[in-house]
Amino acid sequence: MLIKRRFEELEELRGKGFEPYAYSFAVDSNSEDVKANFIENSEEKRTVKIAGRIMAIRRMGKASFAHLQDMKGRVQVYLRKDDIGDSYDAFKLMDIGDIVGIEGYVFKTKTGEISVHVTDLQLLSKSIRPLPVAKETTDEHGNKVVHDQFVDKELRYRQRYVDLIVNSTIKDTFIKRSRIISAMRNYLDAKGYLEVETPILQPLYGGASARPFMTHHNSLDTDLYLRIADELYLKKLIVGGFDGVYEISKDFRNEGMDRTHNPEFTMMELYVPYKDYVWMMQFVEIMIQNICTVVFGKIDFVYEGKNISFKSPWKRVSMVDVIKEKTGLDILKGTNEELKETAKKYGVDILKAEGRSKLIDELFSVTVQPELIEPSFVVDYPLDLSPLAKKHRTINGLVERFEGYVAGREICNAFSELNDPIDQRDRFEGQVRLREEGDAEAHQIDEDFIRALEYGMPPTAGLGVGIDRLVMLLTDQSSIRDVIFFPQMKPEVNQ
RNA sequence: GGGCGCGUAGCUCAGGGGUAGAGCAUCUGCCUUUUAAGCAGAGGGUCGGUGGUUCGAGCCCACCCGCGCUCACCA
Repeated sequence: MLIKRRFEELEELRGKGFEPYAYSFAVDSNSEDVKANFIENSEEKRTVKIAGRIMAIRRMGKASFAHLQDMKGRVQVYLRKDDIGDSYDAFKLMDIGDIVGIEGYVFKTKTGEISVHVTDLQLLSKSIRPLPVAKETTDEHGNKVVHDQFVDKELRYRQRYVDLIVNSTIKDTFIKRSRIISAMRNYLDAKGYLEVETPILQPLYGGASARPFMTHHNSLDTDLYLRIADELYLKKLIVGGFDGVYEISKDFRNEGMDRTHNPEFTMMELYVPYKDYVWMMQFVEIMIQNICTVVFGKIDFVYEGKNISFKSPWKRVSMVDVIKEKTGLDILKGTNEELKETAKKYGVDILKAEGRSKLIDELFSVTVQPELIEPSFVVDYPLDLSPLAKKHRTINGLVERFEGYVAGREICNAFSELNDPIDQRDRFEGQVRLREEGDAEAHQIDEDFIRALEYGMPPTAGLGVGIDRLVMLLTDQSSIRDVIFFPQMKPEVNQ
């Protein structure tokens, strides 16, 4: 088939003395630079060496045009038999997808496209699989129209390398992702917080409510878990005396997958001693604004057609108030019966949401959360949903916790960290009871963490930011799979 | 895990019981400023898989595999 044909071409090229897999090529320019630095009607011809993948070929006998694609985009090149001789015959054996290096001078064609007139052509890598190339045209309004674009989601995710070659716009999202993380890291570093690494393989998992992945260490003959959060280890480092630590890394949760959940996902967790959640709210607001400005040069965005501005101040509402406002129910004073009634009224499945706090959480998700479009902090959560957060300093039954919401989605979660070892043990024991009642996501008791708290942990503010979701928000992507290079898929059975 | 939808050439898609189709890509010939280059010709398919119904199955039925959307769960 097609691949076989390409093998033949490859051997033919080798026969002609063209090594199809070169060792290097001294690039001194790129597609963007060639076009940006072209001087109209210049006496002097500018010579450049560029390398890239052939994405289109238009052959006209003894001369051809082709488009080369590099990291910066595409540029047209012009090849003539008169100029390159034998290389032109070799070029006839080259295909869309081949990677070549060229030397030539920059000129403008009759139709006005800045191009490179090739004086030397080298094959750098022969492609033996046909690329699903789309063609682009411009309609009467000057809009770019792509014909037969490579759109099969399964193929795009499984063969992301192909997706990246042929769908040039997606590359941009991933570049943005990388820059968002860099900007965050730079910001945290500038504040003097130390980036650290803690174990991914853990004998106990903790720091969140989730089911873990399990693995086994052979020489220790021990079951280990892939972490579901970094939290407990990072707080142990705060006990150790660091002035603020953070970690940007993968967490793993063995749960359902959908457009906002991938089994492995990237989280940033930050812990700052001597601060509380009020301080952290301010911090998050400014950090996000900073990232937006550095990466995008703006703080106003559109997500799924909705306008979102990260301008200060973000709305701050307490969970109690916002639920009361929406449903008329005071979750602190209302009886269990009233709560159940209200929940039912708003369509909460009260059989699934067992326990008062879970019911409140569910009621919140259904009634309030979808309406939190502009950046908002929801403050003060029911105590038993948050076994690692400090009790509220004035309101009984709540903890000092906030979540940031944008476009109806949670983007961060933070609390004044619980540093009372006796209270922490009580809370863990509450989780054990939940586990005994069948809650597979309840926390395990981490004795070493309690021991660390017993040595004394300063009052600390902690924060977790879901990086993938932040990237989705800022790049207007509706599926987490479109901000992760290689989203989790079932294994291919055979090729 | 449930519901809905999809799977046909390398890619994008038609075809819904009676000889497997189109455009792009590929191959051959012509063509030294083209740009979805053009002109003339050609090749290319286990129609996701396995069974079944039928004289006959991409097409109808069952099961399986994969993907998407969605619900449940979660960040």
